[in-house]
Amino acid sequence: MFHRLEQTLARVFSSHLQRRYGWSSPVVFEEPRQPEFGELALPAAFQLARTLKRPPRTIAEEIVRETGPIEGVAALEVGGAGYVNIHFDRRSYARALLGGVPPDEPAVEQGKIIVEHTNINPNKAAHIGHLRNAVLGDTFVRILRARGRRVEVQNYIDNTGVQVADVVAAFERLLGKTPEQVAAMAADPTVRFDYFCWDLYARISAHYREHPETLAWRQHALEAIERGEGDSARIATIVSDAILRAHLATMWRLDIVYDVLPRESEILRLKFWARAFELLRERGVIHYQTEGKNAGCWVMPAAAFAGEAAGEEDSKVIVRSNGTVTYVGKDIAYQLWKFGLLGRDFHYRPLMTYPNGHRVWVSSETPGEEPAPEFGRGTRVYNVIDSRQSYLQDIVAAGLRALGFQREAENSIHFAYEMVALSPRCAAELGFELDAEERRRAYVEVSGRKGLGVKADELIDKLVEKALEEVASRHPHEPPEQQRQIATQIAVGALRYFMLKYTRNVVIAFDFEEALSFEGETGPYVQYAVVRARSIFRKLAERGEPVPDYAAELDGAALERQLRNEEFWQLLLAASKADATLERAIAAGEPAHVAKYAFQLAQAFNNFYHQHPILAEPDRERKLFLLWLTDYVRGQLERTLGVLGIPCPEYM
RNA sequence: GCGCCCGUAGCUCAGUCGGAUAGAGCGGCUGGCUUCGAACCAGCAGGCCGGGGGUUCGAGUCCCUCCGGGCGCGCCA
Repeated sequence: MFHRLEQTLARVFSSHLQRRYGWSSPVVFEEPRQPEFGELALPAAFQLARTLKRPPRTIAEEIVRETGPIEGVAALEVGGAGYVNIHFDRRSYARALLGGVPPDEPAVEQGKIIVEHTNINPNKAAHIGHLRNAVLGDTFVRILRARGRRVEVQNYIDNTGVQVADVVAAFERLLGKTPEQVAAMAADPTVRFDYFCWDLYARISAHYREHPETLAWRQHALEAIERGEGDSARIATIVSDAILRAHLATMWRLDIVYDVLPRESEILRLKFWARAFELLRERGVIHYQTEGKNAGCWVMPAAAFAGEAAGEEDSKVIVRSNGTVTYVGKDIAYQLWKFGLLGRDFHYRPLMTYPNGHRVWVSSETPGEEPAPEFGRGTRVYNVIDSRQSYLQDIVAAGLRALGFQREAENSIHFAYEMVALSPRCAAELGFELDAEERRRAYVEVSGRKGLGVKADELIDKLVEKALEEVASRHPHEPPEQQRQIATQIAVGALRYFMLKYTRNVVIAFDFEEALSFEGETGPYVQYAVVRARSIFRKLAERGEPVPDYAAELDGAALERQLRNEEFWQLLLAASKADATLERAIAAGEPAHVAKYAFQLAQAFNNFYHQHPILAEPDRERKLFLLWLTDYVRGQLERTLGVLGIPCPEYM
């Protein structure tokens, strides 16, 4: 509602200012610091003062005088040194909310948005760094969808890379396992195969460090996987398939699902790279280097992605002198496919159906029996990737630009975020020896090769156990399986909120104490506000009082009377800003805004809840109004939690 | 050396496009459960917004510079 009125006002003032002063830039409002200054403020007089060479205050007075009455606005007044403060008509605003706001105008853009996230190497269990990626990506998807955008979720699976090869080599060379034995282990429900591989990966990494000559194992495994034949290739398939399923299961615990899983094995077999290479070569984006340090390689000149100052030696190698393609090269091919520009496509087959009925498809070398939905061909692509890869992402976009796909290059968005590291205390708790220098640092980096990290499932398990203690102590008589279900919802709320409360550009120094907190600025705090709101209506029902027909019983005059109370008005207003917040989050690419909003709204509600015993309210009109206000805030909080992927427990 | 990010209360972080008196959580201290559940609420203390210069009617926010910290800069992925 807030968002809609703001847009209307922007149009009104835009046309007025344009007519009167020749104003051409978009009209923007700000939200006044003081509630008594109104709901929106227009600072345009300050800018106009410059060109008109008149004091801003007199211009603001003129705007107030000359702007005719606006529907939904009670008053305009001049504030401060030249603001135009806009006071909403509380009565009509509340009436609109009460009557149910008509559905929003259709999405502002009609193409498909692709969001690629998670992208975990399928060779070991997921850790908290992967969790940040998946939660950020999934939440952004939810935000986009909540605002009417069409979105496809992709999760790229590098099932033929070095990390998988290392685990394959470990199975074969360190453990002497056959494909059958590995398959049996992967199928054995008594072993956590992803945890086993976590340790195994750390083991072979250590082995490589101590016996560098054994690095040849990696090369052999890689080559076998690429040929797709022999025991090594079979083990690679067994491992990557099993680990992929483990990852999907882990993410499902957080209500994170995918539409399609494009795999590196198909990118390889369907020769995506060969096609991209043709394009890059024909259009002169890359050229063959005959001398210098890159002799024998196909390179992209640095001028394409770095500044003018970049020289020949800064060129990026795309094809190595041995004829193999680098990671960036493959990524350019993949990015072209996402926009439907490659001229090649995958085949697909359904991989599995989630308990909620959603199906995830996986790329396939040959046509499947079932016709697949159309994947790819996006108009905008968000790649949720750690900010350490900024440089490479820039090169990918530069590749598209150099190929002449200017628009697609601009719509290739690196949705970058900083890493999740471990606080030194946390690393110590995990049993890792830190040297003096590491202990001094603010954080230590997670390392799969060292086996240093917090596994996603372990963290979720811890959260569930801690929440369960709380639930069991508060509700000892509820059935245990229900207690566990509630505890799980609280755990998910705590974890997702924790990953979202930080903006993307700060490093999270992970600490169990903070992550396991359920008090203060946390997911459970917001969940608790919803539970409290709901309990009012449960109590109402227990007393045999029906939920009132608010729209019939609260007329405009009643709303106006009640909303003279500034506190009520501010709460209603805050709750009506959900959509405006989502739009702001989309524009800024920042899911944290939505998390913050949910917390602040919950905070406002908790305060209100504490001050006003609603069921005991003697005045009938006021009681009706308070019930409606509570119901509206509850609905907005639930919606917002839904967008954050946070469930609302029945009780807690 | 070059590029990107960070520096705001004791700690962890918000701060929209440059706007009115810089916010929250945690921690500390004080107070509040006979009420719709205290996973809550209220109050107090705590700030040269890293330093310096500039632009502007106005700077935590933009520009320059310096300091401190992090991450990149491979024919690894």
